[in-house]
Amino acid sequence: MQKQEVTIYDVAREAKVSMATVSRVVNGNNNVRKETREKVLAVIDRLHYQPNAVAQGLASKRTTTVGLIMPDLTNMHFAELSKGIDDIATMYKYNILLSSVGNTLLNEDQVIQNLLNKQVDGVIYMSNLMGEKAQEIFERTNTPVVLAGTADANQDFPSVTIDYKAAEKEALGLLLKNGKKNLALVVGDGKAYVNKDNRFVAYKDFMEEHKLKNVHIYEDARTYEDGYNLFDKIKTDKVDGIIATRDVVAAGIVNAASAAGVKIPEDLEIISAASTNVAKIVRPQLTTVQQPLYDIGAVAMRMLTKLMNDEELDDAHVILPYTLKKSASTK
Amino acid sequence: MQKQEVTIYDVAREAKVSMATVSRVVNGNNNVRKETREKVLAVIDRLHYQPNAVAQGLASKRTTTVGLIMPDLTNMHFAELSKGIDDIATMYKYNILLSSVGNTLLNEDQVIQNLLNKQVDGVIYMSNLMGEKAQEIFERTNTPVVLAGTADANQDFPSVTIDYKAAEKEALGLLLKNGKKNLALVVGDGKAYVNKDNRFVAYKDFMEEHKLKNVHIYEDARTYEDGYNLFDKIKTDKVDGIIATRDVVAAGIVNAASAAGVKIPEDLEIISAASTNVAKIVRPQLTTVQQPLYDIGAVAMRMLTKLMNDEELDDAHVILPYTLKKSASTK
DNA sequence: TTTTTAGTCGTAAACGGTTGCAATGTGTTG
DNA sequence: CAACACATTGCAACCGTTTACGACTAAAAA
Repeated sequence: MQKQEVTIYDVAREAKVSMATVSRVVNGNNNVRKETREKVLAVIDRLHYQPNAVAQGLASKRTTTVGLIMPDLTNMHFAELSKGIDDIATMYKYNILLSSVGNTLLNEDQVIQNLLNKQVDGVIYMSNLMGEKAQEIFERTNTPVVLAGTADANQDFPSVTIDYKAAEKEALGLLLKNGKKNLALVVGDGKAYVNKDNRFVAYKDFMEEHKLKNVHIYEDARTYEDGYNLFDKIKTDKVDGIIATRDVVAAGIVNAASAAGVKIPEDLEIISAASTNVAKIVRPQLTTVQQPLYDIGAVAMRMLTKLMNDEELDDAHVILPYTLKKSASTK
Repeated sequence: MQKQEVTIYDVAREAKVSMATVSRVVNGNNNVRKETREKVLAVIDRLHYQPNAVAQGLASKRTTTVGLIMPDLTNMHFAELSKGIDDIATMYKYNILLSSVGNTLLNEDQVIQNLLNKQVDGVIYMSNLMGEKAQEIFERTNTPVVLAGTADANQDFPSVTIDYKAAEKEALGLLLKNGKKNLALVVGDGKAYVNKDNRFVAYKDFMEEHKLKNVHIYEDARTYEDGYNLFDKIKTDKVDGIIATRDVVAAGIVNAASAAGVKIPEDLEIISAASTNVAKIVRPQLTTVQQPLYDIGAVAMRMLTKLMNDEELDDAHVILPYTLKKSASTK
């Protein structure tokens, strides 16, 4: 990058005013006489002046940028969340600085530190599981953080979620009501907060409560292929009811079952705990827990704007409603 | 944001050296005696010093940030591209500043200008169609720009694409070879460069060449529902071979056709010009043009790193290979 | 007329770094 | 022992803004 073509100083000189006045005009400060303002604006226009946001950031200590920490861009779940975040961020004139940490969380802390070093005004965190170091960093900084679609065990940070346990139990209840007794849980990352501290708990509670003994939890099912390949084991285990956390995985199971001649929903019922358009593309269509992903993102970002503005939050742990949408993969 | 806790100045004082030396240590400059370096590092560690990237950016005129301009986060096509970009960016220690311009391109130019004001070191542009103002802005700045998965009509900017025309013709050829004569094109944005200057051209060429007269171009089909609803018209028009640019749209058509009792591929063949995992989830599975989306993104980003480093590009217009992957939606 | 007041504007000091250049010291060479 | 090269360090200018503070002016109040 070469030396900036035209600076506030050039504008000041051309307009025969001080930099301070130009700065005021640029920032819409109204302590400027109308004629002066117009004179300055004319020069700005003529010179194609554009303020250097980095210098503004240094001087004002605000970058109008928020950091977004997500595992994977190509996972529709996070993409939908991001869209909600992005729309609200745009509305409030913030830019988004992206950091994908992969599913591994490898050097997550460095990524976060890097983001903070760039002086983001706030952070939205939507990875599944916050590592210890990451948590330390967040606690040390005074940059506000909001969790979207996840939470930390201690509720130390503001968050936006749905009631994962209730959703899980409602879904299991539907399977049970339909006469299925050999119920299984298929998840991606077993250590993720939502799974470990919510779905697993709800599942085990439910099984105990209804005196069902055949517990089946399948972990590390992340992709369509994973789901497809998992079907063999599911069949061997004589599972007849499944909750899968990702709908691509559910789709894989459905297609594998169909290929094997297993009838859905007669012999096997499946509910997806997340819903993207995959759920309506696969045949039979999936019964899903509809999470308001876009809204989760939007609300989280809105909360962050308040925090960045030093406003109080009415409620630091927002829980949005979900719906169980019945379709052809259950009776 | 309050005043930064610990600055380079604090470190310098504690370590009894000048800021310049601390700066050298932080930046890995090796003109520093080993003992001095260690002394400084110890202080950095003790004080939890972290450099302020905004100040660094102002002083060094490099932000190690690249701007990414995309239409829609939730479109898998762009998500895949982004992933390639992100991985390479991470490898070269760049952060990504996101700007989604929506499908409308509404005030695209402001979005771009905003990105440039933030002093990004480079820009990856992957929107479908570059507006006039946007082009002006890119031409005025000396921030390098690379187009990923799109191009401008004049080839003014470096780009990474596939040979869209060839792909289109090969796909049409397959349909024709399979005995289909009433061929249609289903696209999202008819004004997008890839469609307007490539697919439409290739389609019309092909039709003329083979003396096929029933030209059918359906525009504005962007979603699964659009595809599903489009089927009526397709049926009325007696179309028997379709190329759809998005596979969610193709999936919609397939499902609507199946629901209407139309046999695929006997009565209707469909090829998707883009391939995400939707193509293998829908039944029958889609024959697709496999675009190396991840690679397009990765190569584009790699090119950008060269440009940001003032290196020459071997080839400013990279064309990557595609493959036509046959599956059950064609014979 | 004199004093307040409010509205405009400029001065200059930050913000937290980078970097060219000069200064210093140390070892090497003739 | 003088001269020189080189490694190490500090000095200070600079990057392009924001903003506290004070100066100035003109109108309003006394």
